[in-house]
Amino acid sequence: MRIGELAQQAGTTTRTLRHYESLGLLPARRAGNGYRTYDEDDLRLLRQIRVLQDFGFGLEETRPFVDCLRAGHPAGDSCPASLEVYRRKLAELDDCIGHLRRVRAEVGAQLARAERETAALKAAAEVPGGPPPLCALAPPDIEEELSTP
Amino acid sequence: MRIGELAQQAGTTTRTLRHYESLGLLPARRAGNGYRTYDEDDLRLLRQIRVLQDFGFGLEETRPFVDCLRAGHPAGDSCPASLEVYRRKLAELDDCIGHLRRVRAEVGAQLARAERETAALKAAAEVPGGPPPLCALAPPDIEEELSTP
DNA sequence: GTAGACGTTGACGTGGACGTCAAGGCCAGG
DNA sequence: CCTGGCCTTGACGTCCACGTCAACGTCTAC
Repeated sequence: MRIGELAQQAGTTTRTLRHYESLGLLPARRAGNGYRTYDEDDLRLLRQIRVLQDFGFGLEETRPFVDCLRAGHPAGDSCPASLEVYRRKLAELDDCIGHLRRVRAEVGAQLARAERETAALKAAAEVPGGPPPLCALAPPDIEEELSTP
Repeated sequence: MRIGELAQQAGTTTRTLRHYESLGLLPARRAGNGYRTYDEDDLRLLRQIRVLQDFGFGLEETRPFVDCLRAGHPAGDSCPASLEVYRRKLAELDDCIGHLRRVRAEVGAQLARAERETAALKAAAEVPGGPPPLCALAPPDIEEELSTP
């Protein structure tokens, strides 16, 4: 199959495939006319790359998986190097999640504080002579409205 | 104060300050010789920016806070625009954390599966004639070791 | 033979927050 | 006067995974 078809099969673009080839990640055979030629194995490699990409792996991090598949192993993660990448990624994810949670807590606290202070300032500004009575004019009119239909 | 001193006070670099100025985020007065001149208020603005940066805010997201401070408000988050940025950031953080947690779970599951399969393959490869007996030779020697000191 | 759909290489653009030169001006101390 | 340390502007480099455009070759169908 040619580059366009492979791209379509994998839900990506030809530019991406050429990019992978430029990195030596997914080299292609060439037909007589210079066109890149791929087979089903390449599709599997590519799918492996895409799955890891969706997980947020960098392209270099997918290399052990690709190499593992090309070495004939049944899965990209059948090799120790791939497992190491998994573990490193888990650690990274934990760090990142922890960091974001701390930030989230801090930002949430700041928002709550700022909202309190804003409310306090508003109240102080709007009420130099005590709070205005609720429904200052409405109640006397209620009977009218209810009794005049 | 000049740019180098401000940078030092805020724990950043002169390049960063010039960058902020190029964005109109932290403009500077100029001395007669063309040198940038800052005061304590600028330091406060800069500290506000840095805090938000540490939270992962983009520079444009810090602008409402800076504008708010420059407008004379006591805090950068005393203005509605700043509160909106807080809220948007909280939503973003929640999305991001949720995403990362899902990815973490998936990667964790993949690692566990791959480790099981690797172990299974090893076992199958190493034991073509059944599992080796545990402590095949050790037990007979125990009495010797215990009785010969 | 020509239009159109594919393919090729090469090279620059994107976004974000700066880093890192380069070439030169300003000012204090010795 | 000269050195050294600060400052100036301008411009290119970084990282990453491609997007986008240009200019051109190849193959098929009409």
